Amino acid sequence: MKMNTKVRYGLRTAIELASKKPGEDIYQKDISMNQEISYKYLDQIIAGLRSAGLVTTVSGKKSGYILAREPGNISVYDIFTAFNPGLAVVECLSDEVICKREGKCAAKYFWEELNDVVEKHLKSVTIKDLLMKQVEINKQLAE
Amino acid sequence: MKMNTKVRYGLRTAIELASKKPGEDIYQKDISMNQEISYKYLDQIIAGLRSAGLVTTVSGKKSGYILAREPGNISVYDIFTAFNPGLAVVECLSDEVICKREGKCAAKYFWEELNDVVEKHLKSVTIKDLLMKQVEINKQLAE
DNA sequence: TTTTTATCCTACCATTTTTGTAGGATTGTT
DNA sequence: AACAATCCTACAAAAATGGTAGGATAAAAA
Repeated sequence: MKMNTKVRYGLRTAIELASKKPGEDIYQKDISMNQEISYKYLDQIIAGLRSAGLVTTVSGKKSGYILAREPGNISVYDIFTAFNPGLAVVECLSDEVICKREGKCAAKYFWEELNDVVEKHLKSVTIKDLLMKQVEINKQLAE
Repeated sequence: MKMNTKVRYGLRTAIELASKKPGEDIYQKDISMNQEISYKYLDQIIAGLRSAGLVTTVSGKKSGYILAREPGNISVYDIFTAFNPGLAVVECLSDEVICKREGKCAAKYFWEELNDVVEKHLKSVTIKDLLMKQVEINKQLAE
């Protein structure tokens, strides 16, 4: 019942990118340093965000990354699904899986409810929310 | 972000035990058959429930298992913690772990909230609730 | 046009976790 | 003493996790 590092790092990466002001350059190198994530591993994190359409990039020298949508329009659920095929707190909730006990299992109903609760919460918080929280934290630290 | 089989099987085992009427015998063999869980693996499932104080047993011939508390007084969270050291949707929420980013990480606040949401839901549902659901399902199937 | 510096791509792999199996020891009833 | 149940611990295959490695490609700058 744990989030993997890709989702965790992906979330932190998204928050950092959201903090980028227009015209300001943030390179993979910077994110790697600030977030203390291995430069090479970050390759895969960003690739995940990119193929989910959350980040757009420009190649070449003097390029960098940028969020593809407004931070307020990217939920944590978006980040999650960038690194997971879908949310399923137990196997039998996945589309591909068919459980023999389907339809006669009270436990499944519980897991469905839990899945909904988690999904709803992941969808209810955006990168904008978390950036605001981060700004607040930074302010406190500066005092 | 998945529940492991021990928790899942443990939950189903608890529901089955809750369905036991006073004086009625349910053996490991029965649970194994009804729940389609390997008899030997069930050893470990029951051991977990036992060491968490959720199930009491009597050894020897003609013995069997029984819930240690009223089904209404056992939550899914109790089952969960029988098989996990504690609920922590990310590493840095565990007591032992100290993260260098502690106190300056907005992401952590999100994970704390999610952790609370999940914990609250696990605590809000009891074995009694799920047994009632199961009885309802069985009724529907009988029609 | 060559160099530099950034992103992009994909293969591999060590470690850990998961999901069991196996074999027998122990206990209490018959 | 035999039997039928629970109890205990070691082992192991398979899958998932958390990376590392090495270079290919793209565009700006020299």
